[in-house]
Amino acid sequence: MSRIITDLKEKISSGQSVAGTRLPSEAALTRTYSVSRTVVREAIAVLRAEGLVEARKGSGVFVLDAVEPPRQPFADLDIDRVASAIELLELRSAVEIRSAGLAAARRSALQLEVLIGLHRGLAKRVAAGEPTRDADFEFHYAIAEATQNQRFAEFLSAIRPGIVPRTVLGQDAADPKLKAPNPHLVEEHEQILDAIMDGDPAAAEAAMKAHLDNSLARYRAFLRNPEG
Amino acid sequence: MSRIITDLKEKISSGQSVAGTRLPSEAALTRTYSVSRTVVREAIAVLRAEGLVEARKGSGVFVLDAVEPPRQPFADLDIDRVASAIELLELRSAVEIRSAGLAAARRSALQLEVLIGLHRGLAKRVAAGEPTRDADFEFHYAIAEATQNQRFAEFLSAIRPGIVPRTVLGQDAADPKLKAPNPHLVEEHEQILDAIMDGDPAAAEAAMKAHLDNSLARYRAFLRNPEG
DNA sequence: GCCGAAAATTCATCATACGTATTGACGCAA
DNA sequence: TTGCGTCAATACGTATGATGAATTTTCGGC
Repeated sequence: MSRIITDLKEKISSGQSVAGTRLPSEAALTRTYSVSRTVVREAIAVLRAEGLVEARKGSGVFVLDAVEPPRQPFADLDIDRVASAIELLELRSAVEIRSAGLAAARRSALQLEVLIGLHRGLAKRVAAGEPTRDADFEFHYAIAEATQNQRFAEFLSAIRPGIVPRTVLGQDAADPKLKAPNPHLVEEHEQILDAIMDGDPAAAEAAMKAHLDNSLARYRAFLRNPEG
Repeated sequence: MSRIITDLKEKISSGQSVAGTRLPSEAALTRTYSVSRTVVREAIAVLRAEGLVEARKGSGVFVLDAVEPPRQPFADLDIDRVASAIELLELRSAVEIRSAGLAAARRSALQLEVLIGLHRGLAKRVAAGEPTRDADFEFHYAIAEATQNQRFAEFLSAIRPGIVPRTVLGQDAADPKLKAPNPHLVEEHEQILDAIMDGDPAAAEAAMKAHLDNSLARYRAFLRNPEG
């Protein structure tokens, strides 16, 4: 069944069937795929539900113009391509540096407590030699939340797939060199946190810039010398 | 047919059927909706294709955990809410200021020409009293492209719906006061363009900051005194 | 109470049939 | 030749019955 759906979709998206084209009739599909009409109809029902085709009774099934679904931004990142990671980091820096500054100026007492808690948790993980990617992200996310502008947090959520790679079942294709934790992670976060505690936007921005520039430098070093 | 699909979807999403719940059997659905098995099966085929349910032969059709489809970021903006526009502008500033700086440092000769052309076009529109929203966006977009980092342009594309409101057929709900063009638009763009031409990142960032701060100020003024 | 076989249930697919809408061909008249 | 009406062929929508395969339930024997 899924074979038929896949096949028909392929024919549609590959442009073999432009908008307005008529699909083969149910009877014809029955013959070409050697299945019953039930199966053919269920396959077409799926295509219809997805808005790919339109069935006109007595006439046939017709391909509709593909309404380009709004593409998920930042979803095409090839996390294994270092250049791609650098691109995203550059964009992220722009946002996060401002984010740190705004957080220093606006954070609530409660948000400050959350940040401190997250920072301690991350320090513990580092000390224990556990993975830090998620905890790291949470710290940055909490800073974005402390800006009191939800768009900053929303931005981080949107690019998260490009920051925190989904480990593929059993094997992670990312280069282990790149996964080595930043040795100064805790100190750098500490300086950001201190500046936010002090309510010093300039210092917070500087600390965040230093933190992200450090990552950028590590990526670039890897690009220059992948074996190093 | 669509009635059954809608109904079943509603039952699933409304939480009446949590993950693991069994849907009524085909025979039962046939009775409750007074349709044939054909129709019921086609409806279920659609739900299956959408990953909402899983059919186990001999056992039944079971609801799956709803895999939260990745929400389109920045798509929930209520452009008529000034506070929402301010939020987005604040985020956008962080990106665009850096964007201007990078563009000044990296723009190619061709990109510079494009920028100059777009700027002239915008100036003409202003002189002619024509709408400038799209041309304005294009100028900013071209700057993002001149960073040589596609993520900056991608970011602008993603938030565009929140910047350039789609005028609803016949009537635009946005307040006319907010739609009044920035009286210094051309001059401000000119300063940004000059800095990019000069290859002066600091000046470009300052000019972009001034430009966006101006918008921000106008929004805030409107918030304080909507009638002004 | 436990176990295993039989029965009932349920989805997957096939085949046939009827209704309705559309299309195209044919024939007839102007 | 052109235009029009009728009718048959085609195609989708739905209904129904039957078979197969996998699972669940029931129930009898121990």
